[in-house]
Amino acid sequence: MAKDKKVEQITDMDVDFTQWYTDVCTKAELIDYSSIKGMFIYRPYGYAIWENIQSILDAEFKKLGHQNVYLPMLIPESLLQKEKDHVEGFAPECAWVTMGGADKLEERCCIRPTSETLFCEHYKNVIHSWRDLPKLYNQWCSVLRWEKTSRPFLRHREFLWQEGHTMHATEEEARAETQRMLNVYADFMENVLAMPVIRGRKTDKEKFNGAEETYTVECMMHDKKALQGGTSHYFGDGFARAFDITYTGRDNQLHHPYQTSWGVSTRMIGGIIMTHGDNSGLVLPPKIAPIQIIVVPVAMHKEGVQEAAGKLLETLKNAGIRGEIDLSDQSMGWKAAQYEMKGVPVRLELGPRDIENGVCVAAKRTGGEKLTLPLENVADTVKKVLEDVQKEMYEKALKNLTDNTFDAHSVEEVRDGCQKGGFARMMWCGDEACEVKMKEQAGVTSRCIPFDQHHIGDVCPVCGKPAKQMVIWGIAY
RNA sequence: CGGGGUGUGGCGAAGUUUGGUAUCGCGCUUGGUUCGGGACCAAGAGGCCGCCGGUUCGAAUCCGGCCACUCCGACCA
Repeated sequence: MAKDKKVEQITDMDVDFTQWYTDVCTKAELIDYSSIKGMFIYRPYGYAIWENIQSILDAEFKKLGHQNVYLPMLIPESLLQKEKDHVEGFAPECAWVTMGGADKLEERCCIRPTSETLFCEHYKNVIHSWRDLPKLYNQWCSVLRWEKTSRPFLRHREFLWQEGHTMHATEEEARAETQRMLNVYADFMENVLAMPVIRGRKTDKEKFNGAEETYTVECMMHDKKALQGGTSHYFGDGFARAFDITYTGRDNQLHHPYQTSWGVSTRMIGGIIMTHGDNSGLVLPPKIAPIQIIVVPVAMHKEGVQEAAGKLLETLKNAGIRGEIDLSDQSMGWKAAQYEMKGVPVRLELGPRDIENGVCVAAKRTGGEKLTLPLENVADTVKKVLEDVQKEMYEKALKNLTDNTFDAHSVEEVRDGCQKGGFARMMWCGDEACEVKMKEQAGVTSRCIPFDQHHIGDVCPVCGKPAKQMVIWGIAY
């Protein structure tokens, strides 16, 4: 065997998780670096994952009545500044366009870091009557935030996302929309991405600039750090007032509508990698894997092998399975390693021996014994195997989350537990000063105030005052 | 933006201390032998050593500046 396998190998995740992550992103051919810091090239295999995420989520949104729109990429400075908290949050990381051709612009424009202001400007024009509500818009686009440092998928200066922006006649309806979309995200992450989530509300310190409430789904990565999977914001009528959006109600009075926004980004791909990946590389949930099965013919030169393998692939494709075949003259071992690196959920091997026996051999990316599958009804069997892989991935991730979430009754307990890796549940008085102290003394941030509350104590361990709620603490990406 | 690390064919590295015109592995190309877990043989192609300037007869190597990537912090989806 080749002695020098280092070139193809990735860093051991238990030795250096961040290096492992970068290795997977590049070696699984998801991403490439561009000449601009923080701006990445999505390679076909990486972009295909995003396309699959898009198509599933987009269908979900539309099922609920949302419509896609596209708004400009540039925001005039005066427009961005209309909502005070909002501009304070985003101005520091805006990129500005100041020239048009050879001429200096009268007013500089920022490249959208998010589109609340643009949506508001538009909504002011199209919302006049209670009959115009609700407005349920969504936009798929890229946004720009001039981050200081960047990492593939997790922190780009330009990243792809969707941003939903909705307007409602009543507070109740807007609040319900915020919850509804949070649940869409949570269900998507759990059922499609096989990533268990904690649903909850952000503290005031952590919430979105300009929002009244920010909701989140938090995930635990393999290294036991936290990643926010998606957010959903309730804005009240704050933006509507700042942008002077009004409608005439059934009562013939002017009202401000109530607003929400919600989004997920390509950062989720980073989450998939860090949740499911292992030392052989990427592991993709079958539901979003660009290649669900790879057919690897064994001893291809032998009579009938290629034909049989091609036929097997056709059968699977006709059954709606995303499959490919590798007819290259690479060795069996090379192919096995290659598709493991790329996280293909199931590898199907077909050689002369199998053909003779009317079977093929399946290797699940999640491990275990290789399975011998009869070629008869093979598509149904393979679908079942894919479902098993999907389920195994979820269960493994769920075990990681539950095994590493613990109750804490003191700052020290949180510090020691979280530094070792994990989420801490701790009671909190609701005072931001205590939250700041947690960061200083335990090195953690509040991930969320989970909907699923437990009473694990009466007082806030930081200040000793009566506790209001339980908070999840952790170290986040 | 603060602290560290690294820039040498596509990738990973050696060479830098002690200046003398670039070496190795992988990959790539062509032909052949192989083929049930990272195959083998043979012949090839490919580099103004991150960029700019300085010292020198001569710079990958010494000096100055800049840039990029990366890790750890602060900030964020």
